[in-house]
Amino acid sequence: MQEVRLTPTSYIVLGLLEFAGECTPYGLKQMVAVSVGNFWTLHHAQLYTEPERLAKAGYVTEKRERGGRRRRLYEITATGRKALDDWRSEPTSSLGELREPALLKLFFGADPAAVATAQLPAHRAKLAEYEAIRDGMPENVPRGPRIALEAGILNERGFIEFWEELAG
Amino acid sequence: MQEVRLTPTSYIVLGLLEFAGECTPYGLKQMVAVSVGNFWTLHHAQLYTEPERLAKAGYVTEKRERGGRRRRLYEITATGRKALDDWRSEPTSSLGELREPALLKLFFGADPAAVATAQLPAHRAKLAEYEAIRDGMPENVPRGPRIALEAGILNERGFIEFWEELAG
DNA sequence: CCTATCATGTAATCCGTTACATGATTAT
DNA sequence: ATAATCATGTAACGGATTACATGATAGG
Repeated sequence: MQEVRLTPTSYIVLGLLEFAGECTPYGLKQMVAVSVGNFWTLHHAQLYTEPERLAKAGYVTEKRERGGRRRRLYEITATGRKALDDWRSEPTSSLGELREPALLKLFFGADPAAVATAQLPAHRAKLAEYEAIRDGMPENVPRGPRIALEAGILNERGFIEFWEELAG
Repeated sequence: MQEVRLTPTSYIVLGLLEFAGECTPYGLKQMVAVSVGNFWTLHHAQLYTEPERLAKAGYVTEKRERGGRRRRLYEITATGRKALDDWRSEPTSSLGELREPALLKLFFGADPAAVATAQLPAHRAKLAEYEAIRDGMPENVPRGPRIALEAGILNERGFIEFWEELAG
């Protein structure tokens, strides 16, 4: 049983496994794509390596299918649930970073109107995507994802306003 | 002369060297701290390794002081300027990601009011910091940093509104 | 039947982070 | 003097990204 550091990636995997029960890396990939991936993307390779890492430290168990593709199946353990709970119930005061590539260019002298013109359609598309997800969301989706989606929507609106100002 | 991939970190170093002329890694660190570091942080070690990487590919030159600490001095080359210009004049439509640790917790079921309560002071402090920078900004600061700062301020205001809603 | 795309996985690379270290300056 | 902090740098590690690869399924 090795020690591993738990990163945001770890908690995403744990959170999804808690929600889904037993799951393959590919299944995780599918889930990420339609959920948390909207504001925190992962590469599919991480969904193969991360569960393996977590298994080494006892946060998840690994089984393999008999016959066929012998796909790996992961499931969260009590230890994993505990870690997830601890993380979840420790409210963080740490802030993310803006880290917008477009802002970086602006910062170093790019033409604001040109950047704005390129950014606007992208942000509008993203906003439309979020709104579509929200409007098609089944009743049983829990509050967390709903709120996160709402944050995404507000964020996109903010950026759209900001770039509109600069587009001239 | 090796090939290296140019990352955002690379452009930050190039951009700062363009602005500052000859500079040591420590000097870069100082500049980052009061400028771009407000929305895109770097670890100080990167400011030692990144210029070295860039030197290998001819984007910057490296000299060493005679005597004393023999500190390294970097300077952007014509190749470096070209790369920076190309990057700057290619308006990107790619979007950053929210990647807020607090949102991630919310997504996976943390208590919204508790998270909001922890996030609010942090965002308010950050906003105050930004506003102080803006109000103390000398006249000669170029437009790019000004706009980026403005984006940061709007962003913080957005988050404050969002978390206030949830704090109850 | 052939081809394109989806499903599934491994391996190598590389950048970013963390840890370690030491000389210089300032404060007590 | 001594401690503390600033200035300056190197090295190791590990997670994220990229590249590579192959079997299954569906469409034409």
